[in-house]
Amino acid sequence: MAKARNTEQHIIDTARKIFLVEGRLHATTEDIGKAAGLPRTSVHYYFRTRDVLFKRVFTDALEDLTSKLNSIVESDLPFTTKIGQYVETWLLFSMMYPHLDTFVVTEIINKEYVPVDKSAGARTNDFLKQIQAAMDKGILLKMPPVHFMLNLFSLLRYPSIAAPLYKQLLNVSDKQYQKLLKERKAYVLKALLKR
Amino acid sequence: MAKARNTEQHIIDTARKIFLVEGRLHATTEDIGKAAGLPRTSVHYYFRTRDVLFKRVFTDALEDLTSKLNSIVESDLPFTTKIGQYVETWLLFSMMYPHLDTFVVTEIINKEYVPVDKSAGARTNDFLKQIQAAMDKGILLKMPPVHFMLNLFSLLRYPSIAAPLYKQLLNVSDKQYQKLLKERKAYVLKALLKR
DNA sequence: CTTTTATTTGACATAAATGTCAAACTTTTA
DNA sequence: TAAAAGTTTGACATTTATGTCAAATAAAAG
Repeated sequence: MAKARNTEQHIIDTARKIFLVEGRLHATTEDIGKAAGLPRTSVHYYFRTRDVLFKRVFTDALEDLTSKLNSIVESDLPFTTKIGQYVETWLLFSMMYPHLDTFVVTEIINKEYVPVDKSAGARTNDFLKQIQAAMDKGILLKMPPVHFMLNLFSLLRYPSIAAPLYKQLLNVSDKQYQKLLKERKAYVLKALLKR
Repeated sequence: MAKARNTEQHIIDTARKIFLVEGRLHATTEDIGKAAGLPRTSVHYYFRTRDVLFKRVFTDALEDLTSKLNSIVESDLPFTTKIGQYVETWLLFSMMYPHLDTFVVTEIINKEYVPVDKSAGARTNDFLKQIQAAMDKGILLKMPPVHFMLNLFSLLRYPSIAAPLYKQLLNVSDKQYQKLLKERKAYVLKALLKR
């Protein structure tokens, strides 16, 4: 039974790598099995359907992310510190799972079930209010908070999503591009904060 | 034969809407046929394979975009005007074809043929030099030009790519979100230009 | 108007992916 | 150590998407 848990976890880990890191959202159970060194049927034994595994991987990742972010947003830190931590957490997560929101977008487009929790709307509004307050204090560039939010997430997410394209365009290796992504915190903040 | 051209064009238009506007990159020939009011086999009659149609739609769109952008980048306009036009063109295009680079990224990930022209690398370098020059003149926030470029494309592209997600999160209609996107020019520039 | 050419469409063949089952095998437990 | 429970895997059935073909129809050319 020890090995069983291992096999199950091993399949999840392999699937996570394929779905979220490599972005191969249409990988088959055959692909996943092969990558895990198992026959396709083992994947079905543990998860019955491809879809169960798929959703498991994504809900796990989303939960991991949102719990970390929520504790930052709900904290009493001064806004400048808070936004710094927020950016840092997102950047780390973006590098770990570059295709997380590609997945969410794809699911919404295809009208599938999306594991976005109910309170997301309320938390978004709360976040927008915090942004407005920071603007009133003169910490942030003045603009409608919605645009600030769009700018923030754009700067955080796009370079990870579009990594394959920019690696090719800039003709840099995987390692060099990862290095670029790590440097981004400073430049993301520079584009957002008042100076 | 007049009708033929019409049918062929009608299929392309329908496919473009499905692939690039709705982002349903895995729509089947059946889906496309149905949306065009035709049996699936008509799609095959005109394009033989799904793949031919798929590539046709994307190379057409990419060519349209790059030709417009190149004429702006290669022009002798002062940098501030140039970047303004560039942003405006991209924003329009992003709204027209929100999923254009999702496609390019997906193709690269799946190691498919990508219709990115050979000179893209050279033009990118030229663009980076122009950015450096503008920074030296004090027009732009100082940072490595690569990061400026990543910031620029992030701000331009992400809100269109992730539209389905933010429409849900902000609880706004399609029309309202389109209005937001149109307003973005000012806020994109605000995040990039020195002030 | 009739022959040639182009278009439309249903029927068929093939391929790819999924999911189920049961037999063989391993591990746990009583 | 024998029975029970859990695991692995190949074989089969089903579903979905693709692509081809040929008969029916429509349009163009002679």
